[in-house]
Amino acid sequence: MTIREIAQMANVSIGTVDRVLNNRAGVSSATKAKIESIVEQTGFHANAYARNLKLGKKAVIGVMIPLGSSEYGYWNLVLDGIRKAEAEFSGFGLALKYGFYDRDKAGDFTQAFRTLQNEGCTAYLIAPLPVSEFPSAELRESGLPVAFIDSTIPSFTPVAVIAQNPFKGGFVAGRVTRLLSSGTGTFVTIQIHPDAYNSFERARGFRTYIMRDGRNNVVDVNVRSVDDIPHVLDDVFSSHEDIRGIFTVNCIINAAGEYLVHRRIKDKVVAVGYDLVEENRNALKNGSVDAVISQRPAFQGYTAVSALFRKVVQGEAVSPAEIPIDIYFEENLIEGSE
Amino acid sequence: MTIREIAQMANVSIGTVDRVLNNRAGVSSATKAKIESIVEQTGFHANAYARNLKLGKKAVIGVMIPLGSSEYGYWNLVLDGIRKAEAEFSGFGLALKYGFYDRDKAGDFTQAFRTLQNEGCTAYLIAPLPVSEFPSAELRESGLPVAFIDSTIPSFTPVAVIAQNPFKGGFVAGRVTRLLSSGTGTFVTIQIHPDAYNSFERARGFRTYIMRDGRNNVVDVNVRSVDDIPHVLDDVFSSHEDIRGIFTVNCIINAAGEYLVHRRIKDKVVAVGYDLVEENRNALKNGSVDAVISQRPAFQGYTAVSALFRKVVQGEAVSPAEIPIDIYFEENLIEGSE
DNA sequence: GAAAAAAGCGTGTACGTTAACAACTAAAAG
DNA sequence: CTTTTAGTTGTTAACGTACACGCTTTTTTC
Repeated sequence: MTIREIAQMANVSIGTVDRVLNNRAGVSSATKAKIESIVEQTGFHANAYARNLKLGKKAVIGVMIPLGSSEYGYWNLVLDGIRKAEAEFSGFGLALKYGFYDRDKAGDFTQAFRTLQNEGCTAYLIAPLPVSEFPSAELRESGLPVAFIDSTIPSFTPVAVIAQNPFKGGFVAGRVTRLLSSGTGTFVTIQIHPDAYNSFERARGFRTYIMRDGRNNVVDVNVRSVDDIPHVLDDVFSSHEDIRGIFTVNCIINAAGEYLVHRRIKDKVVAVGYDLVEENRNALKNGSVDAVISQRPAFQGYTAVSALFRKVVQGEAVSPAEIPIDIYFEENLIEGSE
Repeated sequence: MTIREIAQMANVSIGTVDRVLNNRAGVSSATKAKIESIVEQTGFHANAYARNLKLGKKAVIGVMIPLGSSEYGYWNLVLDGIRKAEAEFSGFGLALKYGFYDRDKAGDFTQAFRTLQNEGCTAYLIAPLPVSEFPSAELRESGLPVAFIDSTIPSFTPVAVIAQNPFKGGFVAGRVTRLLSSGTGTFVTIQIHPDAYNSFERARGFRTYIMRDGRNNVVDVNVRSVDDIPHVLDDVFSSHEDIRGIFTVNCIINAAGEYLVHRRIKDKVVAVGYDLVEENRNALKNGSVDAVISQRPAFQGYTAVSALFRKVVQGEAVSPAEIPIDIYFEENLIEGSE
């Protein structure tokens, strides 16, 4: 089926059919109804190749990703998904420009973003960043579509947010931790970006589950980097005798697991964390970590790019994607999964 | 970048560039090298819209899906994913033809498949069926690409298999069941298509996990339909006093959970099953089922169609997709997830 | 050394759609 | 009744690629 065939059936020219299909003015209501009924009957769908060839729309998506040292592993997984989408849709008019930054260095995001802005982007995909550095007003005025991955910015409405519900994730982590631990006692949360919305919400979800029957206790601690974990945990263990489990709101659980093994208390303390980076995969295999909550980082990256691409090039509406909460034990690890 | 621009840079015509790009003969090695280096440098990728418009390849995928009563819920989820892919790729030359059958009725598959064969399919997507009805030789001779979803046929090599590892799935189910249950004792597996490879392997995985420390026992039972569950379980409970958990290799766990609630022993017996159909979602919410292993049915359907489509229309190689094993408790249910 | 064959390269058309432009009709204005 | 205007509809040139066809130049053959 082509518009030429539709035109023949309706005894009109392809120009008229085109006007009807694209809702352009200048067609009598009788002709319009006739064409519409033929389209309906035949189930005609415009050839998307011809349409896009003619329209020739291009999308240049500026991707802002934190690749600071402590987050390298996780965001590389996201990047895998982004690159997969890039490979799939280049040739269909998609080009990606990248800006990398360290969200622990003040001004780093801003600088990388300025560079990216000279690349002629028609949309942006933005990962977590220091809230104060986000150029809300500027982006709003530009009118360019912006999608967030794994983050939100108060008072800014993006075209899409690709993220997992962090409270639910922490809640599930609490559930799994209690399943794996024996008896009641004290549970520890470890945060590394305590100001970040995700961190805070995950810890809150965990706390909510653990404390809901009133027989357990939760202690929250912060670390500045992975290296802090041993002495921070030394402190916690010396002031609490009944520690049953440790939950880290991001991927550093393997360091905590290693600590437990080293102190020879792994059999008494459950270790649950976030994000199936390589270190955590290994830690699950050797038993120093018991469970990891995952949020399908590559899937998030792929989904985000694919949603923005369709929005910009194909004008499709973007439906919000809530990312499922995956639970990994040693037994359901799959090579290549996250 | 277009082949016209490449041609200008190389001082040749677009015909010559085209010959190089498509590895056709009739180009001197000097010219070929020149063009290839320009393509390399500029990172040129042929416009996929123009290419596909010209080639005009169409794919008609015949989809064989069991919609027998007992499987209705699960395969409708798969169908959701298939329909999503259909919507996305119609317009890009994809058409789907459907054949529905009941795999418990002998000959039903064969009849539905014969009908489908008159629709001019250029590829087939085939779900589990009675092995004896599979026309191996005929499909092999036709040379048409065939993909399996959730199943395999011995001695037939398809272009793609979209499936979860059933042994690992059962193994994880065992892990979760033991986590949720207290003490040692007897665990029950319930199978409904015991001859099916998936059923058998899931039960084997479950058994392997449960029995690996030698302190537990596993009893395997078969049912012909959901309605059999009450009296089959009556039998099992009357002959075993120490039952700690029930595992169904497919979606009927909600019926077992209901039985346990009705007999007022739900607090003593854990119920774990497969596939997050609507009934199981509700059972998780009301506590009659404790955990469900999922295999992302819609994702499988989408992936299968998308892989076959790319194979047929775009000539891409299909990489095997192992489907992750998802674990759902009440706490990580998400509306719309599976 | 002329004829035949092969190699190398350019030209033009088609794929289905969009949108600018042209053309034609009927109603309104003078 | 002519002119203007608005309302419809038809025509056509792109978009970038693939491939059949034709032309020119070089190489082979007897």
